[in-house]
Amino acid sequence: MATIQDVAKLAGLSRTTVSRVINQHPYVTDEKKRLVMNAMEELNYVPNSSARRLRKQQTETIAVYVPRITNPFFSQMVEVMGNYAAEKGYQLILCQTSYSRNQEINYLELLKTKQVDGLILTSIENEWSDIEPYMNFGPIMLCNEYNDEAKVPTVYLNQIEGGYIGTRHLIEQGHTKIGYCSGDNTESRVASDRYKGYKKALAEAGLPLNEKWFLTSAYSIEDGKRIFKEIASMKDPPTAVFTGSDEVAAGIWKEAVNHQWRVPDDLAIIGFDDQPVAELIGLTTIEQPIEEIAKRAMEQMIETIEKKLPSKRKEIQLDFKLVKRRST
Amino acid sequence: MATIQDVAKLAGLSRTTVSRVINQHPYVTDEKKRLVMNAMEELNYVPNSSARRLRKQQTETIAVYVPRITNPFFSQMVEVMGNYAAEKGYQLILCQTSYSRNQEINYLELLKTKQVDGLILTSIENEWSDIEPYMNFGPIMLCNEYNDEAKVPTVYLNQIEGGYIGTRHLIEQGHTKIGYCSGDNTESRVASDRYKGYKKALAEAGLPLNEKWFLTSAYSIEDGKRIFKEIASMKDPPTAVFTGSDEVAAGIWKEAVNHQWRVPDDLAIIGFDDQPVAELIGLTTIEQPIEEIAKRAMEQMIETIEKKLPSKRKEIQLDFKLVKRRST
DNA sequence: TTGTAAGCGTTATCAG
DNA sequence: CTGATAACGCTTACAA
Repeated sequence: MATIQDVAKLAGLSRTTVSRVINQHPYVTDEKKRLVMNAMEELNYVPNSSARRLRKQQTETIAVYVPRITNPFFSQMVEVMGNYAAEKGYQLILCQTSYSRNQEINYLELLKTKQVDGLILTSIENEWSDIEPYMNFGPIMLCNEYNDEAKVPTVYLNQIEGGYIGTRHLIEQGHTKIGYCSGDNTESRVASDRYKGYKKALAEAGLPLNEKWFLTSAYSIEDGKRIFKEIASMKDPPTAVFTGSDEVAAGIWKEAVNHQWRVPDDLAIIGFDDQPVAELIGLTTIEQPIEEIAKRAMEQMIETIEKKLPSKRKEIQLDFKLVKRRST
Repeated sequence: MATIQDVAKLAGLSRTTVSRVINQHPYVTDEKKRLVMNAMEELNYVPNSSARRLRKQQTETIAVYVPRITNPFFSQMVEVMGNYAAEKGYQLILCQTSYSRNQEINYLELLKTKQVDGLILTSIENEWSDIEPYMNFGPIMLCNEYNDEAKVPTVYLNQIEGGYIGTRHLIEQGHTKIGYCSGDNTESRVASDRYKGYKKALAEAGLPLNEKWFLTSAYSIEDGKRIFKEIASMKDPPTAVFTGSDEVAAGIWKEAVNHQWRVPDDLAIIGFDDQPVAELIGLTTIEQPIEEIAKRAMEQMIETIEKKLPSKRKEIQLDFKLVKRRST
């Protein structure tokens, strides 16, 4: 592998001049520039990025944390972020926390060891106080998930609103017995706010909150199937159910149909995210502007890195949209 | 940020000794080791990875190329690869080629500039002769996609078999007019072999090949919908259709139902991949052992890197499975 | 406009 | 078992 030194020698110039050409500095005669260019060409030279990273103390790499890349909500987010980052000359390191606190902490070392210039969290597994210390090593920001204590830029959706409009829709359809499905993450504002929205809609309509209709550990299609069975075995089952993801909703629906229940007559179901599958099966759901939150987050991160902005709270809030289909 | 020098000074030892402790070399007294550990602790020291990369000439990073991360087939592959890589102490850089030749070439520079130790291609957009030169800069391998000219390790499925068993199944169901959907990539052996398998099954059964039933540009749900319309507008439409992905199949089905066609009576549909959506909607499909090809590929790549294996052809072939559901 | 020289933070070599 | 010293390949004051 040719180094900058080799190029310099062949061109009969100094390393400095070569470096200047590479980095498009002014004050290099066209003649010398051509000399350098030719030498680089001849030697098939490419700058070594490790050396450059060490010298410039930056990596042009951004880490994106997601629970699992196979969750379509997150893969869409990563798709947009990856493309936008590439356009701006940055790479993406993908960090899957697998809903694990340890895994999340392990990956945080990337920032500490200067392997990335910054990181974007789309979910949070640990308490913020466990993450905060890492802010000393580089910019961190939130996209989707949010947190009161976090003094970082945050691009998010008001999940109280999300929970509210979904539940409100079910109430408007005449339902009074409305179940609620969610995951188990107790640190998540996304989860807790969505639940708040659900309760708010219920309270407004003077409907009771029934703890038996609160269903947990809901992440996947399989979980949805399990949840349907739980509902079916209840003495006084809900007539409608609010779910935290289209996958869970799809699982419930699938199993309901298997048991000869009619949707929405026997059970109305509302999903969340508006993933492609929702349109396919006709699921009413709540659309999140994924492309936009992803793009806004990546923009913000790159700006933070390039302008070396100090870490501070900055909220960018976007809105949901109800997509009515035949499951309600 | 504390450096190894700071630790050395605080511990009253040399950089070398500190480095030895960090890298778990033998021949360091327990006493000095403790001294070093304490100093590292006190200074909150972490080794700088850029410096290490430069010195060791390796990055512990692997690039994975996919067309789009939102395609569930590829996101599953990346999920498995990412987790396995993390387990082995490697990071993953995600490269989305967006089905673009240029984008693919752009990303190949990563290897050249020594930003990654190796790369795994799950799809190929360019001709192999355009990719081959990059093999001088580090190990490249294939996973899923394959190519005759490529002298690299390849983990793949025999797509002739895939095309064959799907088509054969439709023939066994009594169909004689069988359509075929695929994408447009002319470089892809996955695509051309699958088509060969289709033709082989047809020929074996003495059925004619009708060019009008060859449908192209099929990638997404939307494409599937468009394709259904093409089929519906034919004078002599096929009664069954083989598709290259569950998403396309789902789109065709969705639109068919919208137009009051019955599946499988008016049109039988077979998908490919066995994505979660297939089970959900009851799509007959061909399962690919994604987890296994992904894991085998990553294993192979890490072995290649760590043992500095020379690049050579090595084929690992795995098998398909037909999953019969109600769409056929 | 160009070059010299000093580092960025490690690890490998070699001598002790 | 430990330490001095020389790289790894690049950029950036500073000098000329």
